[in-house]
Amino acid sequence: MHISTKCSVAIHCLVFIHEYGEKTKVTSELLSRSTGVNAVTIRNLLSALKKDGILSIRSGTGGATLLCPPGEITLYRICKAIEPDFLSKLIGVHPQPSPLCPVGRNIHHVLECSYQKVRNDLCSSLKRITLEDLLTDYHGLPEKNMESV
Amino acid sequence: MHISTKCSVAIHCLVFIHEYGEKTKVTSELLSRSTGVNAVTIRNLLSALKKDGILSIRSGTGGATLLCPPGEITLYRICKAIEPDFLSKLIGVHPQPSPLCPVGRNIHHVLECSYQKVRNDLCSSLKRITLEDLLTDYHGLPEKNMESV
DNA sequence: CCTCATGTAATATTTAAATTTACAGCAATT
DNA sequence: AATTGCTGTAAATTTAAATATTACATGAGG
Repeated sequence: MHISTKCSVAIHCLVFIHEYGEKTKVTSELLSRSTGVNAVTIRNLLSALKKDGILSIRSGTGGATLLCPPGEITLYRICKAIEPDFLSKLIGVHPQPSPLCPVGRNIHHVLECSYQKVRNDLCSSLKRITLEDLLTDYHGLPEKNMESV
Repeated sequence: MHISTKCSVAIHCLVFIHEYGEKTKVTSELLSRSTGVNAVTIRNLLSALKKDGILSIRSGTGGATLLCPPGEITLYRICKAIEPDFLSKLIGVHPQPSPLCPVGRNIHHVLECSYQKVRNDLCSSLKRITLEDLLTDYHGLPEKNMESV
């Protein structure tokens, strides 16, 4: 299974934009420094979130703003926006079982039956958590003065 | 997120051993052909399952046998045996957020709060499915005559 | 029209996963 | 006790995926 770090980076960006997006012009360069992730990767990421309607980006001049109330932005939605088929990639399947063997012929189908249940459960789990929850956790922590980025 | 294909291969092996382990001497070489996965990888995999008490391997002479009733072998147990900290590796986190930025300083903690819930949910989900369920699905399928492997 | 951003393609680098090679150790068979 | 076929495991190589880099066209405000 595998959900990439992109999800974590996206959340980082969304929290940042929510907290500082009004006062500050949040550019990919700024987010790159805050996250420690390459600016091009940030742009691709924000671009995906934008396509899903989660945020808007002022192209040319720079800056990003949330378009949805944080309670409507679930982890599922974020993951889906970044990587549309992340759920099917969640659990890897060996690609070349032998077609001559009865187990080999049928294993993919057998695995899929159960894996589908796991995917559905994970899906529900990810839909239960929203950006709002994460912001609440964030606000509960001390030391949020910004020395720099 | 990421659960490796090893889990699928392990299940393939367990089904095979359950179905043919009595009649046939199931060697790593045989499982390698059936799965399409390298024999050394198979041995490492079976070795991990053995350490967890799921099966026994007749070293020297070859052959493997299940030690547990299939109903007690959950997907969780298999994943855990293969990769003990697969749950914490499930969702990747960007390794170098800026310590100068308030979001950067706190993001790991904030992510962990929510990710822990997701991990727990996935854990329950994986515990709900056993090898017995998979065997039932397998037996429901046609064409289980073994031409070869 | 100059400056600073975004959007995006192409290439290169890094990292992780799986395979290959190699060989020591074990157990049954002769 | 020597041979055979298999396991156990380490080390090196290969492959594949994720991420970063470079480069440049395009957009919008000063």
